[in-house]
Amino acid sequence: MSKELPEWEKAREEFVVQWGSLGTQWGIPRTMAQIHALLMTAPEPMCTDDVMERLEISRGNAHTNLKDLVGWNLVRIITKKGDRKEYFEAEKDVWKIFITISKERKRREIEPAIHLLRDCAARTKDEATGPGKDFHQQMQDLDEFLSFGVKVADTVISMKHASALQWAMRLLG
Amino acid sequence: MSKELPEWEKAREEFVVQWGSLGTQWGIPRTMAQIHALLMTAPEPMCTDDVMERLEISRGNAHTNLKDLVGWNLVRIITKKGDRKEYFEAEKDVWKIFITISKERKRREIEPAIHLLRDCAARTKDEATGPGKDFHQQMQDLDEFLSFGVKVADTVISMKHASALQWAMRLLG
DNA sequence: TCACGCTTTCATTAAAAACTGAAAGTAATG
DNA sequence: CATTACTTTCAGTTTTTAATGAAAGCGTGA
Repeated sequence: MSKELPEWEKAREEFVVQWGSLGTQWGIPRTMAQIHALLMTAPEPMCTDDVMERLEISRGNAHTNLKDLVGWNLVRIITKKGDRKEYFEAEKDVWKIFITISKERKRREIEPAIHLLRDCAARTKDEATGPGKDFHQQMQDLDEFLSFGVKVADTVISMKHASALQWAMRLLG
Repeated sequence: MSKELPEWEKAREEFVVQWGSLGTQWGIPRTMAQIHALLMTAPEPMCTDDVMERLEISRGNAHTNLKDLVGWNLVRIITKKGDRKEYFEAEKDVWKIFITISKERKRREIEPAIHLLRDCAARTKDEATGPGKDFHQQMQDLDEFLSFGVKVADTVISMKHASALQWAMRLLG
């Protein structure tokens, strides 16, 4: 067996494993979620071999998922002088993580949907009656809702944490 | 080949197929997303055989996904008197769909995460210095953020569409 | 009670996604 | 320019997830 870990490292272990399972429920590859959890709780940037060893995964897997996380802007590459290795460091600020994920999801998931809805609405804009008109209306309703959501998201995304908080408190209060 | 469809039905076909692919990106089974798209644009409630035929899928598949959608409260079962079949009807009101999905995601995805974070924070509450303390702090930050998000979501969920709109307009204005 | 019409389950198969490991690529260094 | 220290790719494999279709279940009414 491996050597005894300090108490916080045991909790971290648990966090990494469980965050991985939560990830899959959420449509995120297990390994990617685990690496993210690992890096979010890393005192220092980690290199590919650190991650491989810690999670007991292959080089290819570690590499691909690290780069995907970089692609999501959730992780950045750090280089140390006199060292050819790349080190990886996760964004730890919760508000920044939120902003980043919101932006990416908007781009990857919402915008293509809006595209589709507009296309379907355009193709049926001359439908004047009955089911054809209802279909057109449904496409438009969905489009309007998502587009409005994007506007709200853009506003929130451009806010500093403090002002967003203040604004949200007003909503709750 | 099948008979000629009216123009709006062709657009609907496109919508169903594409919504299915979008669904997979989102972590939702293709068939489930397709059925949802089909029902959201159905002039009348549909029975299992209607869905099977339209999407060319097996009975088991149609059945399971219809029931899953019912489980998500996105679809309800309609019975007609003098007819033993179950018919399925999707919620079409965009705001209601949004509320429903928010509630379910909160329950299935956010709350388990909060649980995990609290557990990990509790296990390290005595860490006074260094990495252990940082870990504890990170767990708490994540917890606080998600918990706050839940509070905001609960507030929005309890709003009527009109008041939510009004409130959002104030944010944007 | 049995036959019918529909719903549900589930063992099997198919498809998709994730992971491995080894080989190829790249660039800094002596 | 050759070695070294890494990074990147990818064909093949494993694992996971989704779909099939046939059989079992269930309730109604003849």
